[in-house]
Amino acid sequence: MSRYNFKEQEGKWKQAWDEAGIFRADDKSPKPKYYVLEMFPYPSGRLHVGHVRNYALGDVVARYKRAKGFEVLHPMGWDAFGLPAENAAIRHNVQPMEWTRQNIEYMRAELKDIGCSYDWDRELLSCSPDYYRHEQKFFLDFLKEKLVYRKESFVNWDPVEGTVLANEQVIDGKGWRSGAPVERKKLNQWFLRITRFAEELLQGLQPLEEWPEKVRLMQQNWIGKSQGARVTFQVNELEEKSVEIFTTCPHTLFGASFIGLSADHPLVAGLAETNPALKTFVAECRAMGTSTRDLDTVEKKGFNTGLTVKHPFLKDVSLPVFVANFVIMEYGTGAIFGCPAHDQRDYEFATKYKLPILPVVYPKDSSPQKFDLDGQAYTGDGIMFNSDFLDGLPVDEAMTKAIAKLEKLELGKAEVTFKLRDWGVSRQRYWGCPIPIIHCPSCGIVPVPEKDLPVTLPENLSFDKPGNPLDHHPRWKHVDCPQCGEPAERETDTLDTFFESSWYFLRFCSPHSPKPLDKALVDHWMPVDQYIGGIEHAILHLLYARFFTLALNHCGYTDTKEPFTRLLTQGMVCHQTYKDESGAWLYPEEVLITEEGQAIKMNDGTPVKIGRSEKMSKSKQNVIASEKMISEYGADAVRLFILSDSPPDRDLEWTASGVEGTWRFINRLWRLYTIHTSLLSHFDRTHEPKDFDEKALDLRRKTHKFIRDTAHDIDRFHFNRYTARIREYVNIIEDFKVCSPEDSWALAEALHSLLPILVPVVPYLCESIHELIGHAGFAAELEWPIYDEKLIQDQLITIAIQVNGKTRATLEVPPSIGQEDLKAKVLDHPNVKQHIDGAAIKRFVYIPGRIANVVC
RNA sequence: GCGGGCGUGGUGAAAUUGGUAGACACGCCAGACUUAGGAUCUGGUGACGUAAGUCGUGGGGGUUCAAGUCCCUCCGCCCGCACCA
Repeated sequence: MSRYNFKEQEGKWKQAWDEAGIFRADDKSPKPKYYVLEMFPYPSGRLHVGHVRNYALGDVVARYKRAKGFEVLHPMGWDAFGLPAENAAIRHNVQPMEWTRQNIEYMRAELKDIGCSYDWDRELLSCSPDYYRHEQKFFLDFLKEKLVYRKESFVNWDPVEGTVLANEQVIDGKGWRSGAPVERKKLNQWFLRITRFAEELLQGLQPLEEWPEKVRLMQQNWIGKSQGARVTFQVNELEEKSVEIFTTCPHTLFGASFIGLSADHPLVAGLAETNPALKTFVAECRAMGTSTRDLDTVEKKGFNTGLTVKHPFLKDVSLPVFVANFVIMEYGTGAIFGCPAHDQRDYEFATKYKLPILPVVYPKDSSPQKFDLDGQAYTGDGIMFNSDFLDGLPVDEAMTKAIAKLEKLELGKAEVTFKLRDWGVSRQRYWGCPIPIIHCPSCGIVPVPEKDLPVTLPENLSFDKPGNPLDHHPRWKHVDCPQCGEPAERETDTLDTFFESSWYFLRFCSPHSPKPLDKALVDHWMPVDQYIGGIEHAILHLLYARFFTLALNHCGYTDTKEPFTRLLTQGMVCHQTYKDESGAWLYPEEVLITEEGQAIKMNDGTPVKIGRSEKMSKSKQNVIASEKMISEYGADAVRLFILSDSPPDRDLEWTASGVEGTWRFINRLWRLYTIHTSLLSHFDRTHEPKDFDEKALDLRRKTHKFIRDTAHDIDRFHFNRYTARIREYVNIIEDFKVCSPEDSWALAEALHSLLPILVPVVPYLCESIHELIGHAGFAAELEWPIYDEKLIQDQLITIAIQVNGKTRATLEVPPSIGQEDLKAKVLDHPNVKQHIDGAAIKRFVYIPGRIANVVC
């Protein structure tokens, strides 16, 4: 028997699909639409099996929905702006555009090899002016709507290179190339007012029932709505000055022992001018970098400014004002009041600086006399004490009453605050979308007139100087002011690359429109019915994309408010890591496993240390290039393995032996259809025989259940069960012996039904089989079979019989059996009798169709 | 630090969502056919036990007729944290 020649077959069908254009989405199709989208890739160079996983998952859905009668939109593009291209430019002296283009050429070919059913006519490239001109238009629209504004904010500054660093370029507080300690530097930057939609973004999560619960939770926590109060504290030493704080615990004001200001608080700047020690402390706070992780893990420190403030409720009490390194300017008002007894950070701070710790809430099951903090803050619910007019009240009532009092005194009011911060979009880099703004010495900030869009990036720059090449370019930034005509300068910052990925799913609906979005088409295809991508995007990308959709809705571009109806977040692909004797990472192909299970280096035989399996990453060299796998086993085998081994939302462990197993299965399938070629080419589904024997009927029941259950599995993303079911069913077909014409018909029905169900996983093989059995057209266009309800009904079902919760027997019974009949049968069963051992029966539980339990 | 998640045989996992734990594979063991294949076919394979049986879903506790699934607690691992995408 000849083996399946995947190389020849896959090449052939790939080309045939392309030429026939069968995966093009028709805007005018009468069929119901279905939009399935995988997160578009960054063109990093080569496709690895992690990519393949993402795209194979999407392709199963796309092909399945096509078979189910939907007009499927399944597009692909390139998220092409970003730091790696700029790094490549610096390191290898290539232009970012050129580097990106080459990578895309290569990866597009690899994507086509996988056999994904994309509509390539809609391919888009985010670094092309044809794409980014539209987001420049959006930027100007947002500016008009006051969704864009400018403010000062901090960046990571490398003082040696004179460059702004991304967080990932800061390692242990030092610049990745220079090794110099990173400073926080204030720059004027552009922000998107995402906070205007904070409430809508939060409420919008509610109906997204087809998103993973954990993603909704993460987004909800990120938006971080909290109810509390804004409180004003009068400063004793400075006339007219006060400090405004935000708190979620206004009821604990009687336990206040200090005020904490952010180092970036406006009040602090003034004080630092005349206080060198404070100035040093502020500088120390700013040396921490901009990441919240650093802020949270740093040792809590403060600086006593010497100022004090009046307690709003207690005339004789004053509180000291500290600058505290754990208070950030971006949240609330940049100032807090410290209540050490009921906040752990404040507790640590108060202990360190010997400040009073007065508890004001005791747990319900304790009492003011008995309650003891016991070395840590108490953050639970409870009853107020030590709190004057709040004494004896539960926390929630105390909160309302405290706020009412503050309002009466005109020292505060109820307030809702979000943790969500506005989105800083300025990047001091070359390889991003230019911000369409001109800075004029006399007119100030002037938007680029729409007729002058796009503002394109200059090409052929030099990357030998650190910093933003747009800044050093001899001509690019020098333009005349569109308002007064005098010499002016372009904005040299570019947009955050999250900008491109925030609306590409909308552009796919009308990729060739001269307008940014063709509203009719966008409203036709949107929302995305199924979105698929990595869990690492759970917060930022998805939140920005949701925000952008709301913002564009606000500007009249679309009626859509929530872009993604259903979301699947896939786990990572992992692989073992290898190190040689010197501790250097090795690629898997450099390692040989001997028969004794020893790992040695391929070229010199020295021992290799096998590390644990980790997420595939270039730095650890444990990446498996998809190209190698596909050329060795074929795309179908790789797809089948990737889908079989783990459920999509879990991490996947890549093993070579697994792919070999799926390759063997591909051959088994091919052989199965080769044997029955003539049976299938003469099969007529409409000429159903009248009578089947029990064996054939059994096969038919299994066939129809198979049709139903595989669809159910795909609907629920249980792709590993879907493939397991295929193998189980193929085992059944292979064991089936044909003894009559009716048997033949049942077998043909089985094989015939199986083929369209195989298409989503192994699309190439299916085309080959489809051709083999002499059918016209493409297997990719076959419809999902329809199952017969009558054949799904079981004649007998198996009931597990337990005695005291332990399974002791099973019984075959008709589904309709009543409890009393079943009970009689159960009690008559020898195993059951033995385990009851004459004891009195206390209870008999029967869950129809599932289980019976005798309790004695 | 904060937020989210995961933990089941030698391995990847399944379990109708509270109802027969280990489907389907990988690997391994035994055999058949071959003896050119990265094969193919048959049987076995959670642990302990000759067996009846007992134990078993990271550890401990709880709810229930019934717990991998729900609750509490501890341990381990992973992801995100706003300039990586």
